[in-house]
Amino acid sequence: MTRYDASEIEGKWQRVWEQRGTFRATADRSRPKYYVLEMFPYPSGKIHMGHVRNYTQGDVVARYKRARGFNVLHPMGWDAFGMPAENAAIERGVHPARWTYDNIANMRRQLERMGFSYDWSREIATCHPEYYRHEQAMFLDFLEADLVDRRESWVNWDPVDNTVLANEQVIDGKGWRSGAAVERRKLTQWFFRITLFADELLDELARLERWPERVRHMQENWIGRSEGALVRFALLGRADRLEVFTTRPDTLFGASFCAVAIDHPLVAERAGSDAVLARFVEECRRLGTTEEAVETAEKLGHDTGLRAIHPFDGRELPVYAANFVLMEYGAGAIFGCPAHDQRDLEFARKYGLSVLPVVAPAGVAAPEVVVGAEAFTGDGRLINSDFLDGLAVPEAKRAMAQRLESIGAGERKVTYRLRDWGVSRQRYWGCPIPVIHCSGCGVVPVPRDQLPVRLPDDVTFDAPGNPLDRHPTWQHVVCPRCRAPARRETDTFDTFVESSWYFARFCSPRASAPIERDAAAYWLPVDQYLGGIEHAILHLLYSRFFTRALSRTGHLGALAEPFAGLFTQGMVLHETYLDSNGQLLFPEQVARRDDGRLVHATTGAPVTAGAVEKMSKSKRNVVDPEDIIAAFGADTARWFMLSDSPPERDLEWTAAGADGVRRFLNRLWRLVDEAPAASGAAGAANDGVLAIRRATHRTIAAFTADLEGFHFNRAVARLYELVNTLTGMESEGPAAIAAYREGLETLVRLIAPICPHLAEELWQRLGHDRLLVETPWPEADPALVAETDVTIAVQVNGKLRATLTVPKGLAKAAAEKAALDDPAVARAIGDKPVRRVIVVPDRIVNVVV
RNA sequence: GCGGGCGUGGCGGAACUGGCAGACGCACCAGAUUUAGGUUCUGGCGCCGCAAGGCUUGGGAGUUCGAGUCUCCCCGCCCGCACCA
Repeated sequence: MTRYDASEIEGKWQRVWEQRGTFRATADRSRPKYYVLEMFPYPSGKIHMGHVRNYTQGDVVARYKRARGFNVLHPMGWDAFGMPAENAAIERGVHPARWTYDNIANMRRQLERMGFSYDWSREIATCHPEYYRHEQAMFLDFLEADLVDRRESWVNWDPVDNTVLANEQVIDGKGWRSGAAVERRKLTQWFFRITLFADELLDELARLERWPERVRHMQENWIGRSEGALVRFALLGRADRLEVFTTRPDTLFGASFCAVAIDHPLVAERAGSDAVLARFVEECRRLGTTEEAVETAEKLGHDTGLRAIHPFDGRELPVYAANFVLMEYGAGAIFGCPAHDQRDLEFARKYGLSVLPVVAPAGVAAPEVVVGAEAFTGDGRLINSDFLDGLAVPEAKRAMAQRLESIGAGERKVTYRLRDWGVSRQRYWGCPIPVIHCSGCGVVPVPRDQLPVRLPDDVTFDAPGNPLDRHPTWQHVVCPRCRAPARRETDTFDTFVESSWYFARFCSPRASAPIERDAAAYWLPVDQYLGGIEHAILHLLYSRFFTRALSRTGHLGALAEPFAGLFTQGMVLHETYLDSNGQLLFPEQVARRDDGRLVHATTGAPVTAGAVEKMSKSKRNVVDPEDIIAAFGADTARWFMLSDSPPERDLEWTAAGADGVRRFLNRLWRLVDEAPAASGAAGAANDGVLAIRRATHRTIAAFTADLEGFHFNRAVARLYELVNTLTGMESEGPAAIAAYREGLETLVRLIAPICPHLAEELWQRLGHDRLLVETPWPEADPALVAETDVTIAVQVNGKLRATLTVPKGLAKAAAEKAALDDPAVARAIGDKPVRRVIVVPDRIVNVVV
């Protein structure tokens, strides 16, 4: 008898795979490719259970597809630029590069111990000059292709990290990383012109069939396309005109005022001579745009004194500066139609402006239309609107847009919520933006033969702000064009730039070109991408933009989308623990007594279990994957991650569950260890043999279908079922032994993607010389999968009264007779006449009395 | 407010196109063998009931021979977006 020792066999097989280069991928046009990718980690120092779950799912897919004969690319790397490295430098005096590379080394070791089938020869770290030099080259190409813009604009400033943030990185008015309330500043910044692709990014979402609908909706909302019209109002006594955007040009005759954002140029102009207006603007700025402020704030306005002339009826409309109008959206100005917009209505009531209904709901005659507390935003017919009267809303929109265009007072216009992607960051640990500022020549790209622009190593972190700004020499260069003294750009890229193209670099990670077109053409798109929902907008949208920009600049061939399939996994949760003082405890500080009570592991004081929450340091409910591997082995951790909870849902890690998995893996070990030797005597195929073989082949079919459909928890359940079926069957005679061994071998082959080390070991112990990882996936025999008998339900008036086992395909009449002959059915029918019998072959008979 | 998702035993969850609700696992209970190593094996386990039987998928109505699944209303929870004109 032998024992299952995870640590021994896991190391053993990892070394074998490594020596054989089993997971090295090479492009091979004669074989179908499969590119499976998990979102690469930030090298924070240690992997966490969320990584373990994500990467286990990806590894199951990779190993399964490899067994199915695909040429699989499954790479791993490091999203290595970012603030934590600088914080480590500030707090501990360790250089960001040193900190990062040490973390990478440790995390790589941890991932290796999990037995993930990565092609480590393709490993990349985005902080390496051999990676970011290509990013700089791409940027220069984007610059030439007019995909980049440099302009002054209002930006989100994170006062803790001392840097600008993209709109996507501001969550509820706070920095996504620091949590600090974001301020508004006006700065000159580099932008990637993602809005050029707004329509395409939106339209192509519909074709991403293997993406979660949730993610597609989130991107759709983020891009926020709205169709409407620009209206230009003449301003009384002025030559310039006021441009407003509206999605309801049909309601123009109901306009009773115009309103502009407090940041609007007209306000700035008027505030110069109007102290009250200036004070009003100041107050609005102070209120800010945080969630609570927005929710509770009244609609406030201040008359600028300007008068807009209605383009059709010539009325003079007051122009207000208003706190609910956003400079960032549309034209930064609106016309207010109080009868048909709730905000405008509140505003009009407050300032005593007229309210004229111009849309009548269906069935209401024009004179009866009254506006109460609610604006009417539904469909209807136009009234009080001159040439629009009688038209339905959609027609009126079209008619008004046409009329505006014909008189030159406006035009159809589509606007987006999506903004251009501001990529300048005032930080050290990022990719330098490869341009030079010359007082004579302006912005000059760094010549390509001078790439990469390397980060200087000798920087200090003893003062706030960007260390590159303080560096004594780095930024002082000569202008490549006029040779005059010039200044290097000291901003670095948003770290989301690196992760926007790493999937393409993996196709040719050591190539001298940023992306080798042939390699990319073979491997891309990523067939299956796996990661967290938190990247639903940021990373996934940026990558979709980059793919288009790279196609346009010739780095990639025609490639519509980077990720053909996307899977977003749930989080890993754990119970929280509180001692009697209400202090949080770590799981390892808590012990469970025999009676089930929780106590402090050292003091024995009572402990209560709190909510089950996402693992986080602040909740102290974390378990370290390294401890889990040491205590249980990688295979147990991998199995646990896939069992019970569907992969897209949250999963609670429990010690009891891990124990349960270990017990099961031990049981598998024993089954193989104690399996009777194959006798060679092939005996008659009796019922027992057939039952084993059917169970085996049905498991192959069902398990395979479950893996294909990402139903890992169901797949795992099938394996338990097969084990339950096989248990004890080895004693059924020589013929059964052969079938039993077939069942065991199948089991071992099926578990291989989940717990590959144990599977490889058991496969060898079953007498195979060929590595399991090089053995094709088992095929189910259709003859054994097909059912011969089926169990059908018999209902009387919809209530189950009996089940019958009948030959598959039994004719309706025969099934009906069998059902009516059943004593339990007869009892339920009693002496009532049978009115009707519904027979669904192979499923059910329902007797209606 | 808008958009999306979800609600099934003590728990995680199964249930393909409407057709045996509760697969499988955890926890628990009973028994057996006993284990140096996190034992192993057998059986039970939605609720009520001694039983026959009845009830049961958040609540209510509807469609249907038949509803966890479809439709409508309500309740609760989660996620995303939000003065977006």
